[in-house]
Amino acid sequence: MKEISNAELSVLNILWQSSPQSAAEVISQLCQSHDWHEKTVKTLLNRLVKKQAIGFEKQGRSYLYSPLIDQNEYQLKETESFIERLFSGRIAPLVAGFAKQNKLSAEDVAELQQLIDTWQKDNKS
Amino acid sequence: MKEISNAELSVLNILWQSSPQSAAEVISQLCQSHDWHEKTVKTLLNRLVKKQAIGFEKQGRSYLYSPLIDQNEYQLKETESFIERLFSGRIAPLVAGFAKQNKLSAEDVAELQQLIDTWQKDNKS
DNA sequence: AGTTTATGATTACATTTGTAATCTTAATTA
DNA sequence: TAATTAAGATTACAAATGTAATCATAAACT
Repeated sequence: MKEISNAELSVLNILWQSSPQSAAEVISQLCQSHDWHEKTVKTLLNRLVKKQAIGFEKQGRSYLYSPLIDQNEYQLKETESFIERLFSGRIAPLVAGFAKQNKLSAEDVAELQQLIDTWQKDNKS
Repeated sequence: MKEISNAELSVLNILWQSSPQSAAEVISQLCQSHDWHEKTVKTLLNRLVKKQAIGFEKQGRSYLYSPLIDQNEYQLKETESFIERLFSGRIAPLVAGFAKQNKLSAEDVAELQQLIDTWQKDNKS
């Protein structure tokens, strides 16, 4: 799978939220968040199709697009490579930096605690 | 500050580990980890200088390079943007995915627990 | 039926990036 | 001193990326 660029990822995110969607639907959402021209979004849709990251079924004259790659898989792969590049593969320093800047919400903390508890249950010897 | 590319980041990482370093030193490290030509590394050093991400002082005939940007700042900025792009700004799902794949070490978990404890102490009302 | 319009396909074009090779020049060596 | 070498500077060049504009065509409207 070819790399997915940042701009392309925005499109993919829209389709992960809900699919299938027509180009028009994707466009209407993206032209608000980002300040993109309709043609730009179409280019991105095309490139994603070429990269086999999304697919489509014809719906009359237009297409309905859907993701072909799994969001969780993609997230995991990218996260690993990100953490490798910036933090030598260790995740705690990432969270630490985040925490230091008060970017952690109570909800985040609760979820993290939950994860840790589960991990400990599974890993107790 | 212009964006720093992946290849450039590898060079920066070397200099964050230890600085200042001569081009030769940087090259010798990078030509092992990555399979890069000497010239490639020089190009990257040059681009980083142009982007004002690193600086140098002349040391006789050659240069000694040092980072000009702070690693923690850079990590935080990139992490925020990464989490925004892939996880809509929430960090817990990132860690969750990581945990699910057994990418968490006992040390990671201990550090995360420590972070949480600190957070809770600071945030108890 | 002829014209406008909306859609996808193709083309465009500057910038960035990966990956070097060549040029210049000062230092070192024969 | 002439030739070689090693450093940095400049140039190269294809692929990816951001950001559209133009083209082709089928559908809808007049």
